[in-house]
Amino acid sequence: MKNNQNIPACEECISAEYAIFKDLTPEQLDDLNYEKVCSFYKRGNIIFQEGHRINGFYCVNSGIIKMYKTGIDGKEQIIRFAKRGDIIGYRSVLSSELACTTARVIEDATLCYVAGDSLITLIKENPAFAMKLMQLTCKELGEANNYITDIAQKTVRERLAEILLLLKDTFNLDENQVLQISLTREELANMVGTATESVIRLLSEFKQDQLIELQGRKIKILNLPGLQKIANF
Amino acid sequence: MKNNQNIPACEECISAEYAIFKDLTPEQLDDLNYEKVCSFYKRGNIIFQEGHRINGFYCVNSGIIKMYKTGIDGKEQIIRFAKRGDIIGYRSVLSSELACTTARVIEDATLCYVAGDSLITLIKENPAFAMKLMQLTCKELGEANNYITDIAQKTVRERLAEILLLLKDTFNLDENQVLQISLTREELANMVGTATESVIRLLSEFKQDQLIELQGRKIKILNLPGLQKIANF
DNA sequence: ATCAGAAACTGATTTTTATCAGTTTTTGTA
DNA sequence: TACAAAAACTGATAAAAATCAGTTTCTGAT
Repeated sequence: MKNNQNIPACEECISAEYAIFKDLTPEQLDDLNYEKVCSFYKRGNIIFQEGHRINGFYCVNSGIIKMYKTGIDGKEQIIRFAKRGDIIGYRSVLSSELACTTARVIEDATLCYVAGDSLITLIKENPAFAMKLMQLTCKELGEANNYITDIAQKTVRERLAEILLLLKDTFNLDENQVLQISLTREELANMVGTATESVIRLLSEFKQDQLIELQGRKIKILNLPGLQKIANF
Repeated sequence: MKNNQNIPACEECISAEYAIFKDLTPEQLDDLNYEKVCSFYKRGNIIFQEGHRINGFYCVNSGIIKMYKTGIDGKEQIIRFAKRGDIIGYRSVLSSELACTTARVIEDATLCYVAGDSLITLIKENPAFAMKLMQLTCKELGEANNYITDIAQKTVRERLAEILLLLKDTFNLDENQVLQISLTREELANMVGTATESVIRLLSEFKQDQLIELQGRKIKILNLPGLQKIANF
C-alpha cells in the first residue's frame, strides 16, 4: 500500500454511476479533497477486516474490491463487489458498529480514505447529501432482500446463472462477450453459496449447453436469454 | 380496517426500543401527531403489497406484522417482522422505488400512517433524526448480510435452531418459557428457507432431543444452550 | 525456464433436503 | 357443538448438493 501518489480529485469520481457527492457545495468538496488520504492497494490486500473498528469510509477510485463475511470453517460469503465510484465502510461509521465484512482487493485498486467525522458533518450540514446516502443504503437493503429470497428458494443451478448475469450487469462484457471480471471457481462458489466442485460441474454443463464458453477464468457469454431462462428471471 | 379510533400519541411510541422519533422537536412531534392516520388491522390483512407504490410509511403501535417477498411459485420468503415501535415502508419512500416486500398482519395490529413528504421534510430539517434513520437502515443492512451468510452456509437444521433463537430475542418468552409469537409450520419454513415438512420433522427431532416442547403452535424452549450449539453460535 | 503450490477438474459416494401421497389433528366458523 | 377446511404430521422416494479422494492443469515466483 502506497500513499498519496497521483491523488485523484473527487470531482472525477462525481461523474461515476452512484454520484453520491454530486450535491456537495464547492467548499465541502474542497474540504473533502484536502482531507482525504489516497492509497494504492495490490491484489490480495485487505482494506479492512470483519470485526475491526473502522473510523472512516473509503471511496473506490479504481480497481475492484470484494466484500465478504467469514462463515463456518472460514468459508467466505461474498456479499457484494465495489468498483469505481462506490463507497465502502460507511455503514460501520454510521451505525458505530464494528465492520461486519472484510474488504479485499481482487483487482489492483486506488482508494481514498475519509475520516468518519467528515461524513457525519456532511450529513448534518447537507440534507441533500444525507438523502443520497440514505437512498444508497436503501438500495443496498433492497438488493440484500432479493439475495436472501434467491438463496433461500432457488437451486444452485439457477443461482449460478443469476450470478453470471449479475456480474455481466456490474462489470460488463468486452467486445468478445467476455465477462470483464476474473474470479476463481471458489470465489464464484462463495457468491452462489455452494461448493467449488458444484460450480465447476455446473459451468461445464452451461458450456455443454452452449450457454457459455470457458478459457481459464475467462467466461464468454454465448446465450444470454438462455441464462436468463435458467436464472428464472 | 377501522380508522382513527383511540389514536395513540407518538410520544407513547417514543419509549419503544428503536426510539426513532426521540430527536424530534415538540413542534415536529405535534405535526406528526396531527398529520398521521391511525388504523386497526385484523390478522391476515395486507398493509401494503410488493410491487405497489407506497407514498408514506407506517409506524407499528401494536401487533405483529410479517414482511415477506414472494418468490418462485408464490412461495413466501419472510424477511423480517415488525412490532411495536418499528417503522415499515420507509425504504420505498426514500428510494422512490416500489415496495419490494408485502406487509401482512399476523397479530391484530394498530398502525399509524405518515405521508412520505413529512418524512422527507423531517430528514431535511432535523439532522439528528436523519442520522437515527440512517443508523436504523444500516442496522437492517447488517442483519440482512448475516442472514445471507447463514442461509448460504448453514444446514436447515442449524438455521431452524437459529430462527427459534431469533424469535426468542425478538418476541421473548413468557413465564413458562414459551415463545411469545405463534407461527404456522409453513411460516417457520418460509423464514428458514426450506420445505414445511422439513420444519415439522426437525421440530420433532428437537423435541425428541429435549430441546423444545411442542403444543400446537406453542413452542417451549427447554434447552437454550443446546439450541445455541446447534445454531453454531 | 523450471518448479512448487494453487486451482481446476473428475468420478464415486454419501448426505441432505425436497417432493409426493397420503392420514390425522387442529382450528375457526356457522 | 359440528363440520369443513386448513394445518400438522408420516413414510417412501427422488433429486439435489456436499464430500472425499484423487489427477491434471495452470500460474506465479525464483
